[in-house]
Amino acid sequence: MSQVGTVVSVFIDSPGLFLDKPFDYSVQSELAQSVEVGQRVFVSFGHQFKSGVIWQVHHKVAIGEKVKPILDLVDDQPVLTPEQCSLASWLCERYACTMYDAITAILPGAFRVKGDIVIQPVQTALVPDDITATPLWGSIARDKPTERALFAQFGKSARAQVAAWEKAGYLRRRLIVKEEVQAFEVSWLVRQRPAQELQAAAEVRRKRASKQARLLEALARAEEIEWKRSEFSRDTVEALVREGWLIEQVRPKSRLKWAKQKVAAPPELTESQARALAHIREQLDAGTARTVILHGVTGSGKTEVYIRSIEDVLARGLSAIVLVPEIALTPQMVGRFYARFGERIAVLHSALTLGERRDEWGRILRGEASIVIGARSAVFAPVQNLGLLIVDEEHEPSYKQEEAPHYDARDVALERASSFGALTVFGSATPSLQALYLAEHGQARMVTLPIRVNQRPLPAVEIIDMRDELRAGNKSLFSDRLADEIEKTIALGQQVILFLNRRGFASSMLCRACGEGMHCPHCDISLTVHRDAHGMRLVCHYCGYEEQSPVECPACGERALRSFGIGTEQIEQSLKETWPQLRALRMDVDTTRKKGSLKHIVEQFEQRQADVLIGTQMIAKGLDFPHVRLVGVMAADTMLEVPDYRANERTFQLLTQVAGRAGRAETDGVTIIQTYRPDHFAVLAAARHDFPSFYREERMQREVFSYPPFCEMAVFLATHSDEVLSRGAAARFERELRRASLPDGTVVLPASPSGIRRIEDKYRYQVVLKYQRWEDVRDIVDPAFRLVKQRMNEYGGACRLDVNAQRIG
DNA sequence: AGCACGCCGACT
DNA sequence: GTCGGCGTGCTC
Repeated sequence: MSQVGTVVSVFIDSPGLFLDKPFDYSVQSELAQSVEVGQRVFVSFGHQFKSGVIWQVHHKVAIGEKVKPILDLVDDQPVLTPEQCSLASWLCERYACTMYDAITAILPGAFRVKGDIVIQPVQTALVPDDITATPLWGSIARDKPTERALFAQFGKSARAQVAAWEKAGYLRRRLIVKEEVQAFEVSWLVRQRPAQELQAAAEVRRKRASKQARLLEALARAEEIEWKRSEFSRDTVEALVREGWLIEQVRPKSRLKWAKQKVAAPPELTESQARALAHIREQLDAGTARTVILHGVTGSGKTEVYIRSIEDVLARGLSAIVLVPEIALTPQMVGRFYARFGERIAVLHSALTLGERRDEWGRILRGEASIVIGARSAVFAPVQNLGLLIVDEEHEPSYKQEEAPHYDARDVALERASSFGALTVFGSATPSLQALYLAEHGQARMVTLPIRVNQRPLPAVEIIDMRDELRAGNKSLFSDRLADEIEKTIALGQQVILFLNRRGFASSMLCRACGEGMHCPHCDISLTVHRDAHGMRLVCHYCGYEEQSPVECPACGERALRSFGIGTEQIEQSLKETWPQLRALRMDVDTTRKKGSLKHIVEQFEQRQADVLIGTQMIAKGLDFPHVRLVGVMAADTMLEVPDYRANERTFQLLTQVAGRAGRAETDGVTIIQTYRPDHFAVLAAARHDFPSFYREERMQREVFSYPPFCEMAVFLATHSDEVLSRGAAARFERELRRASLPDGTVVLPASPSGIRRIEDKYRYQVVLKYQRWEDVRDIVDPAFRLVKQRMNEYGGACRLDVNAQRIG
């Protein structure tokens, strides 16, 4: 016989494929009215206690025999909205991930809860003396320790003892649920009687109770004030509360501090901005999910169009999410939105502390912030009535998450837009082929901003053939033209940016006697040469391995080691040797690793404390330096050589962006591209600002070789320290796919070593699958993946599946 | 995953 | 005879 009551389905916070399903728990009748989908709970699970998220609530249903009761509700309000819960289900299907992966991606880590089990003696129990004499019991009676602490001290054997004593009724185990980060709350004092009465009461008290008088006056002026403990003591407040003048209210607040900023007046729109905005308004009016591609050349004022669109959306009582690449989340960029919208914006990015992130999440959930600005994961923000999603720099690869659940924020944006009937705007100076493909197929509308706000033309771009330089006897890193322009720019009192997409001093070190290269002992990759005060170091960019560069070749003993391939450090050195008077800054991963150093470099350059900024792709994104006249691309070839089907697209995008850094204000800019392949179409098109011809050529190549957007790819990757097992797992996955009947036009490429066959002593084998529609192959691929993954986990290896992969490892 | 249960070797 | 090794199986 079973009882009738409330049952909740819960997803347990635990990875592992076997737990990727909901478990049912009963709810005590006193809690039955409080449980809601999206709330966190604590439950007993197996022999452990675990947190989880309520996925479904069933009232008045039969409670099965095995069903245990929930132990505790962590929140009184859900932390996930119903829409976010269905978004999690969508993520599971779209990216073949577990619900645990999906929830972890959506809910910030700041919402982790942990349960501590405290062991307490039962006071009324008669415990035998031989037990009370043991050190274990002594510790329990004295310290009331957590189970964790007890087992740490007395070892695992204490576990069985504690279990036995609990059974005998000598002690009790109690669960204390603790959140890793608490919501931040402040008290407000709220006026309860008319202002005049408070003013009058203040007069009476002025002499004898001046503190009370001051508080009454403050509340006569304002309906409510935040209670700063330094200003008014507890006694003062409580006395007035007792008399009914005011009440105290505890409210959540964000600990994120804003730099005070003036609210800016909106600038006048240019004609093309106004036209673009009109198009967006038209789409907003449609009220159904729409997509707009906003193609604006660098400096055309896309941000202002975003801001105006957001104003429109807010006026309709809806909210907006703005995604930007992490690197662009500079104080300047956020400041611009803050200046227009004030505290209606919430910011989510990696530099926030856990507490700040949690508070911002709360402000969004409560509807206090209706504009969210953030990096990739902000696409999951708990916005309730979404009207607009903006993905700025839509072509950026950082919108794809490389770890499970391997989601693409652009896909997620479209999915959320469709459930809210919202508008998605993909903005870029160099839209991705994917975006253009959407427009071509009528799934998106193309809106163009063809002219820069300052009316200046795009910078003139010159291509320098470095082979000619060598023939003419110039062996330096700087072509004659670039050297001339550097000198000219400095003479004009302006600044130079030198771009090279490779950090370090040199990309490899070889022995010229025997031809042996220096390789990482843990990875199948050559070591990158770095140079610092201690001399040459060899560094692995994949695992972090480092060694001092040897003097003699370890293979043949000759003193013939030489570095090949230039990096940013070498540019810096060469620049200093050629023009010792120039002040140069270098901006790459190595110089910006410390918190705040990126900002510091940007500010130094902005304030013209340096003449030249040398940098990797980091300098190409979202940074605006008004005094830069010259941009030099040191070697366009480094980007073309990357073995990636999107190398051309990346090259075109980076060249276009970096060229756009020149001549933003005072003077016409100059961009010089040095290359050994001056006739490559991506280089030529970027130099001519000829977007259509690049797109035509690249589109054709993708179609011929069957690459996205003409298909989608899923990449399976197995890793194991044993090469045989790694290869075996990939082969097994391949076999599973071949055995099934995949739709026509689906291609399974043979299992093969990944681009880098070994990283951190783990061998990597992959299987690439090309298909038309994921939903047509999912039911074959997903079970095959789970099968192989589970097997591989048992052997101590790992497997991952990247659905809609943006690159092949 | 993480824990308990269960069935075999080296010890007081 | 017992302590503890890690194979196997389950978690509402």
